[in-house]
Amino acid sequence: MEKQTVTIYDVAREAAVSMATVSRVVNGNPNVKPATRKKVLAVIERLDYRPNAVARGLASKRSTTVGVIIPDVTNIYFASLARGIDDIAMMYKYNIILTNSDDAGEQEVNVLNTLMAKQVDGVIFMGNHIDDKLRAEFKRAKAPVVLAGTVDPQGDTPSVNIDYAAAVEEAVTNLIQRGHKKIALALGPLSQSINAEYRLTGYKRALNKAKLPYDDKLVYEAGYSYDAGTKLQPVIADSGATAVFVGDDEMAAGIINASIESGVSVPDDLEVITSNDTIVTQITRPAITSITQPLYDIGAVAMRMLTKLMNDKELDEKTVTLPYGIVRRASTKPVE
Amino acid sequence: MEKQTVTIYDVAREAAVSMATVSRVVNGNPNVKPATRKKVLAVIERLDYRPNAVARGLASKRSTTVGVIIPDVTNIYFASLARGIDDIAMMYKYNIILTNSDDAGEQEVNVLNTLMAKQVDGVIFMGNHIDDKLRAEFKRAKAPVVLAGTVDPQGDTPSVNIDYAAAVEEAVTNLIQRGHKKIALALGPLSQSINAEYRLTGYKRALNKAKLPYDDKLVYEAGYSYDAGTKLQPVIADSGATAVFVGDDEMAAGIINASIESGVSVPDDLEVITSNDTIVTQITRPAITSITQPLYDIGAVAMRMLTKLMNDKELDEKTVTLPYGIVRRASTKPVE
DNA sequence: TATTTTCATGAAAGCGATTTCATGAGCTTT
DNA sequence: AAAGCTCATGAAATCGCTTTCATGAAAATA
Repeated sequence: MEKQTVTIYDVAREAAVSMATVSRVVNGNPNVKPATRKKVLAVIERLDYRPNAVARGLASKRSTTVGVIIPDVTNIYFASLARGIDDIAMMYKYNIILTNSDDAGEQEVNVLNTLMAKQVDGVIFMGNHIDDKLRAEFKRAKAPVVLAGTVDPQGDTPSVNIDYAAAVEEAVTNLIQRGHKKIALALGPLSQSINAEYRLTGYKRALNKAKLPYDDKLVYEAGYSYDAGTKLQPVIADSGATAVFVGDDEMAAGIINASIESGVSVPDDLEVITSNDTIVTQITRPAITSITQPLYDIGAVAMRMLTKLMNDKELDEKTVTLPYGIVRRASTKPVE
Repeated sequence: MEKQTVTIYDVAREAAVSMATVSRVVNGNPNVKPATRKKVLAVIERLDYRPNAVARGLASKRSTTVGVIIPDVTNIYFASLARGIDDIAMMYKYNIILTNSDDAGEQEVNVLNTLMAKQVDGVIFMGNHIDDKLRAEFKRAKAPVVLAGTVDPQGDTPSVNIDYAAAVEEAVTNLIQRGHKKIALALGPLSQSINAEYRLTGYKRALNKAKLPYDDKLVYEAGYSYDAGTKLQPVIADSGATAVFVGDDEMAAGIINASIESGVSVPDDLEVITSNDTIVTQITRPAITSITQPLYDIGAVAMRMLTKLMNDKELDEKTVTLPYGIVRRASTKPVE
């Protein structure tokens, strides 16, 4: 009862040509007489022949599939990148093998290895941190890897990002200009370089420029979630900070809602700026001022770069930095 | 400069056994003498051999890959299902080829076909509507298909869902019990059976039971987005409705924010209940009363069913209906 | 017209595994 | 000790395609 599959051999026989010719027709090779092409196409149509991509992959050593490693699909930030990746991949006829890594190093290595076993032609990696082990795997991989929305201070893996440090610096400077002296910084784990080496750096640079003292008691490490935000809020309130820069939109939403519920007015008592400009920033009241990032494009550009690498072309630039912006919403006061 | 790959043949030679034996070792076939197994494993380790999944797929006719068709990864509702799918898939050593369909029929058919060409062992389909063409493709596919969070009133494709009609009926009854006479219904496109045949049915049943008249002017068709909600709000306000059931959380958030900004109090002037209990329902103020669904589990159960089908096992039940609930938040008044 | 090129095509060798079948060695069983 | 089994193993076919190379025919050149 197994459904019969039509192979290239069947087509060749019916069309009275060789398999090679059928293969040429299927792959759009120009070296086929138009009459022959027509004949073959007719048979393909009649038999409803569909080339087997696995066999093709084995023979050609190209799977037209790329692996995408994502911390968690349900995270809007990364999902938005993934959408950009998939659209461009589809445009270039690639499929996406998507796997969640939960940002866990060991899992990331595993996943990368199974992707390589599946003979993906390339990999796009998203994550908050890259450790030595992972970096070594990237090197060892025989398929090219591109980082999307993901920094690696050490490695030389091609990547697409915004200038996180500069963005945070600008946002914090923005707060300083409105007179804030005690500005809290609410981040994800400091073990991740995106936090420890980029956001924190931008924060320090802004303070420095304004000759404000850096106080590590104002730097908070929490999770990337709404609940983490609500739990963190009282701590921030106690610190005496009058403004906070937050590394994740859901966390920022948690901070805002908890503030208001505990009688802390936003933006009057606490100004809030967040990082990712996801839909969450528009839903809260007050809506949240945010760094804006071209999320979709980060993914799209990363995939474009990957297609070049997969075709052994040179990259114009290995590290692409896309522009960011800052959009003011009601969680900060207008500039004076 | 192409990196050398180690094949099963290399391992066989180095270990002085046949390829068949190596294959047995790799696949955990018990018919191998322990000493031989050890010897082979040592060589595998030494050469860092990784089986080529493509070759394996061709020979065994199983790719250990399943296709997942999703309207849009950036939609939290579907992304949550996808997360459940991926976790279970990983547990069973399957990989996921994920593709966005934008809910577009033609695209869905295309995607399904390329998935079949890639020899996926099964497919999980998510979408808001299934038309005849798609249904026909499901039949034609030689790999099993399971629907997740997706209804097909006609087909007999295995599926995992909640009882949408009953859930809506309960939610609306809930509103009726608090005295509402004019209850609006804000849905996505009525061309989709989830709306036209399930949610609408539940709504009508509730009215019917309470002997309230059905007025199709109170049924609104919009998009699944925050902006669609803000645009719809004035229309709902004009209708004189004192409560609304909404088919999408972001839309509900838009309605709530727009209401409040235009001086309509929620829940005093307008009570709101929504459908998916995503994080959005907790972020708005007031937070939104919602139908609760085991999103992750819908995906997980669908994937579990698919693994059974892929191993030619019988399904206990073809249509799985998971329990739903209703969680009251501040967008509705307490029951009297 | 003779010679060289170009073009369209087919034969056949892989690609790297799995899997069937045959075989012989070592054990049981009578 | 003969016959029958079980178990571990290898040889070789196979999966469905791509790709190289050879070949003859047609077109271009001399």
